[in-house]
Amino acid sequence: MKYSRQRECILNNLQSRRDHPTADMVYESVREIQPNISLGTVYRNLSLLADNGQILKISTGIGPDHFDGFIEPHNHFICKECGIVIDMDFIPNENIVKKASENFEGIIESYELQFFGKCKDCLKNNN
Amino acid sequence: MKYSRQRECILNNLQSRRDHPTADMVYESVREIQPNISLGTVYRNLSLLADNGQILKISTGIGPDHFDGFIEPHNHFICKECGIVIDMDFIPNENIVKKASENFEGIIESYELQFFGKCKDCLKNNN
DNA sequence: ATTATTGCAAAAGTTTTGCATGCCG
DNA sequence: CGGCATGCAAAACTTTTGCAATAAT
Repeated sequence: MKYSRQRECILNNLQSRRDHPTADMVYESVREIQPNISLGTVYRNLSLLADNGQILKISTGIGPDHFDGFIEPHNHFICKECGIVIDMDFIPNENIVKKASENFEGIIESYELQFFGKCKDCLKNNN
Repeated sequence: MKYSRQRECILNNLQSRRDHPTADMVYESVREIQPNISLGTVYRNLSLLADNGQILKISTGIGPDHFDGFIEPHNHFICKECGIVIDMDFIPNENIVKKASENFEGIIESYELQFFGKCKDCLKNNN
């Protein structure tokens, strides 16, 4: 893979923040440094970086995909009301991939654990 | 919620199969019984049924959402190559929701555990 | 009679893609 | 120079929505 200024900038952006931006949010952010970058390029590079394992793609089922530059093992909470993605520090004790692989014909490379419910802010706003 | 012939037919369809069809696949299937049903109605009812907890909505990150009429606790494998969704009988021993809730401000209502990798068929085709 | 639900079609929203141009090695 | 990456814009795809008509209670 050939170096590109744009890709580096996108990766830097994701690694320097701890929220979980959508492609469009990354685009708006990176545009402050590379004003001519296009949304298509952002999508292309987010795909490449996710395929490489340098970032995570998070499909929440609520609106567009989110992305995460923090790739140490962790899980996510997704608010069903506002769609925000929040890091969870809880990690299962069991070796989940190993156990799940036991009766499975195919190769399990990774897993994702997502929690759903209502976030602190939405709970507050409902009262 | 008022009864509707269309909604009943959609739910019946999902409960009588053990694959994980997309909205469009449900539409094609239900159309054999209700030829005049529209895709919009299928989407509307899949949403309603998922909000009710009568079916599951599965967002895989590969193409459109899938739906599942089998709602007993279980998890899913998703093939990164072909996107197929496969039931996994493995279920974690721990009370995951309880443990994850311990240090979390907000309400966790459910969780979803997804495995990613390559399915049997795609492994075969790669050789 | 009242209100939820439908079919249809258009719109919205997200993501991908074709192509000429530019940049990296 | 050769080929991957880009910017732009159009297209593809999935999902939602407005509205008049229909069906359920």
